Amino acid sequence: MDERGSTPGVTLEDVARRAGVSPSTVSRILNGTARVRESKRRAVERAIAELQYQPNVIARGLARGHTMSVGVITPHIASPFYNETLTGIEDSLAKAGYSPLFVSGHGNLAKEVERVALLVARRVEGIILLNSMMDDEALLNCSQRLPLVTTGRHLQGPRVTSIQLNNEQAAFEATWYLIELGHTRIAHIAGPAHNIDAQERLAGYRRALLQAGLPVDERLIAVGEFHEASGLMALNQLLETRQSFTALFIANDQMAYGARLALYRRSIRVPEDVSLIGFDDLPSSLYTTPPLTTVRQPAYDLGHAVGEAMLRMINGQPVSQPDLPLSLIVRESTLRRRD
Amino acid sequence: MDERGSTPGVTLEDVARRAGVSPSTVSRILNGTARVRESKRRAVERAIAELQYQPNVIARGLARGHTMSVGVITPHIASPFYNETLTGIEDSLAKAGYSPLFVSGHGNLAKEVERVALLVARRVEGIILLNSMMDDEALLNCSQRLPLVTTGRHLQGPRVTSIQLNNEQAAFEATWYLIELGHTRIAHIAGPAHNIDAQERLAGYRRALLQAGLPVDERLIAVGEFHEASGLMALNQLLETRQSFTALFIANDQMAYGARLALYRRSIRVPEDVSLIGFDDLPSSLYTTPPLTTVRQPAYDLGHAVGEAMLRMINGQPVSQPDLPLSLIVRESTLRRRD
DNA sequence: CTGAAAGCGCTTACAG
DNA sequence: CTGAAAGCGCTTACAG
Repeated sequence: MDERGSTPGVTLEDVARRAGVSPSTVSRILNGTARVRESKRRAVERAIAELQYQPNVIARGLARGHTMSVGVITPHIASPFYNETLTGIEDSLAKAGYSPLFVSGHGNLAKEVERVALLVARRVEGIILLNSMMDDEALLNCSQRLPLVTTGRHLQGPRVTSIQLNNEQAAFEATWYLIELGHTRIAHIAGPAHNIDAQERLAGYRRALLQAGLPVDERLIAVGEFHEASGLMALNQLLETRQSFTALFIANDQMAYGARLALYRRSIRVPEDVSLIGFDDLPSSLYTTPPLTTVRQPAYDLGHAVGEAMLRMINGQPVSQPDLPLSLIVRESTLRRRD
Repeated sequence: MDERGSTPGVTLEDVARRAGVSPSTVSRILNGTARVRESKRRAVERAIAELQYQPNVIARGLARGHTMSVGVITPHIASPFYNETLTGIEDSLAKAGYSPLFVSGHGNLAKEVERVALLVARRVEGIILLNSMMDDEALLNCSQRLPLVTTGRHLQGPRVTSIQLNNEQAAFEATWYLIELGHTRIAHIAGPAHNIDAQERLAGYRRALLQAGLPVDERLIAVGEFHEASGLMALNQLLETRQSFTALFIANDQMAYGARLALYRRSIRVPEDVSLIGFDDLPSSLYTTPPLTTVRQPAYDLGHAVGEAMLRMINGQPVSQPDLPLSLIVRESTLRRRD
């Protein structure tokens, strides 16, 4: 194996000279865009090997008019959830020779707008926005010059498509599972009100209660910000209302961690005293004490679908919604109600 | 605010024509590379605004001979630890107008070598390798054509520098803290033997015991793979040796999570029965039950230093080792020994 | 099948 | 101060 990689500095012209052909011919061989006499092909291939030539993707992009790159804006490059998705995007794009340009929006509108500009300056061929902070109108505007794929919202247009999972149904099933376990007082820690995923999960929670003929008690619903600290605070808040509950459906795992710690602080046992269900199935949820029952998001597959959608848009092909099932992973934070 | 960003398709020539000057002049104004008559400057600036012109970074890169991008290879783009570091890299690079190209090495040599080639094809001006799988020789080879900055190893050369934290000292301090708490039987779960960080942490653990006059019992040292599952297995293994211990220093937080679960399964209480110290201070370590005492790595600052080092190398300036202190964060998984 | 030439969108000596 | 020209490393009609 040769880890030395290729030699920058060697150009297509060097190859042409060495092989005794014109640059055009080398280019054609490289791209398989026309048949070339076998002897020349061999000479060129040898020259390429000897010189360790590797085409300059940048120059090729300029000449061809496309950069073979797509921008990906993440809310927080540091978030544990999105990374799986990023890997999925990277893999699907790679198959078509495209590279993702990952930049972080830092969960901040101004920053995000600035990043879009940066990506445009780099002439990406499309932009993927994971749970963008921009409103629909701004996104629609963006899509006029660049194909867009987004997650976490419902937006369809000629040059924009949203890949969305069925959060509502998954939340319904999670809540329903608690109901089946005999729980009737089920609290919910929701995500931020403006967040679509949060809204859908809340809706699924409500539908399950309704369908089971249970009352929806608004005092049992607290709102967090999708991070641990807010889960902890939301739980404390719930406890302060003095409304009893024996189970909790929490809109994401990070908040569930916070809630779990709040319970630990008050010596409320999980799952004996209260059952817990999260959402996301982060890698560490398998190792919380007790391991967390949660809804698994197909994060990698989502990324893959997003990448595929982008590729199709770039090529002007129609894109359809993929079917990406969410599934309840039952572990040890839930228990049949007993009293 | 205008979220529409700029208009691709508008070229510098369009601006020149509209402003009634030559492209050269527009370029000079854009780059501040020469003084231009005030009236022309104003005309050009107006044209730029009206056309919403944004320079094509790619074309500029081709012309200037540099791409303003540096490649960053991460072991696992999905790892919770590296993301902070990536943000630091991104920020420091951004200040100089550089963009990082993040790619995942997938913790796999062949993949990593492939990624290096991809980055070279994109003509990055340097490559940052976070805990690379390549051996020193391969890295040295790489550095012959591209400046390299690495972490997690000791490597210095004309075009390669390693930014390394003092893991040994931090591990020493963590272990020493346990000793101060009165623990004498302290077990260790080490990282993979080939990993330099792991070696250093093990060395620090050993030095603390030695310095305290405590015996180093090899049966109290288990080896994991830096992920949760291996921490769980390592702890089980430790238990099977039937060597008693009242405290554990674990080479990273993820393994500490696994170990903590193993203890939970056997109803061994933390910290009453055994104290636990991890390494990394992942965001979720503040929310484990109990919150984990651990060594904080300045992950963001490390990334920042790495980015700075790369910039200096690109500019041919000398780079010096930054002073990045690790610190023990005492939380609730450690307790004075009592028996 | 294959070469010479023009062009992608910039920058930068080179001459005024 | 400023324009015309050449060049960065490729690709791709255009003519053989």
